[in-house]
Amino acid sequence: MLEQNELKKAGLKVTLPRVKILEIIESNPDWHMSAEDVYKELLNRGDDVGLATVYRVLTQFEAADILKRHQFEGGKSVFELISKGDHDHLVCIKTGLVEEFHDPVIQERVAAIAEQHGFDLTDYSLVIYGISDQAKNKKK
Amino acid sequence: MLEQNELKKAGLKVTLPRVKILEIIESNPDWHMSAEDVYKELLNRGDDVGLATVYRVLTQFEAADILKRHQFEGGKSVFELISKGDHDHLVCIKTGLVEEFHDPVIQERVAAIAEQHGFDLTDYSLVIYGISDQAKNKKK
DNA sequence: TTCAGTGCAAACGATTTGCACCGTA
DNA sequence: TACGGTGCAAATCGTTTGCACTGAA
Repeated sequence: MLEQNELKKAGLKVTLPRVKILEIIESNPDWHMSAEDVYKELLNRGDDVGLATVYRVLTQFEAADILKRHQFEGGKSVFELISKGDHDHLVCIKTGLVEEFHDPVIQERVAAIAEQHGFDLTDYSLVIYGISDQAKNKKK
Repeated sequence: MLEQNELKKAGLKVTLPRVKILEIIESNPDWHMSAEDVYKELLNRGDDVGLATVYRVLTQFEAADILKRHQFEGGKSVFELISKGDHDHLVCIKTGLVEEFHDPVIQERVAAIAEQHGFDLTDYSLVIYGISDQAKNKKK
């Protein structure tokens, strides 16, 4: 139900693939999923959706401001719900673990720097790379 | 001459392709070059180096801490000399213009956030996207 | 009914790799 | 001379696209 409203609001026809993909992403709010991840999840659920459609739908959702695309390192794009709100990311280079944080001081500095350089701020990307506690404990 | 020392210091045999590629990058300190850019520059100079070698050499330079790789948006990697020192980037989404800045406040916050989350800070990436003055003036 | 949406396979662009030859140390 | 380095072409990987078919409004 909820998905249908979101889709209509975005001017997207309510189709099975779109509803299913949105369901999957909304049911994994802590997981930054790639197109491949979503595709596999669909297969797991027995839903028959082509990989090309997953890519198309994710791109449409990004354009509709339902999802935000991130690159991190490693070539592949990952997506997360915009409704989760503003935040940046910490990525563990050993485990791939992704954590989120929100820092007003940084946001303020970013806005100030953009202005100083004569840029109309559109967006910014901040990713902190490091080795998480978990990864360190495993090593011992 | 200088290039030869840099290469030896990095444990890399001093070969023609490596010297030439390093020369090109050092002679364009304000240009964030892609593998393709370097390759074309080599062709312009009449040097016959394969694109595969450019990729291999750039990757080796990255591993040797001579270059830093950035992704920005658009899929392709660009490289710049590490010897230029610490800085982050502003990228104009209209023109592709790249400017650099250095902000101690942000660096301090990044370190603090990593620590709070139990991450050993390895690196971070901050890119501010916006529309530069130049792009705005063109539009008028 | 109609046209946007979809599945499939082929096309793509950036990057990597296998292999035989070449040039530094 | 020996072995790492190189050029070329083929292979990969994530992603996009052409086309005929399908299903939501």
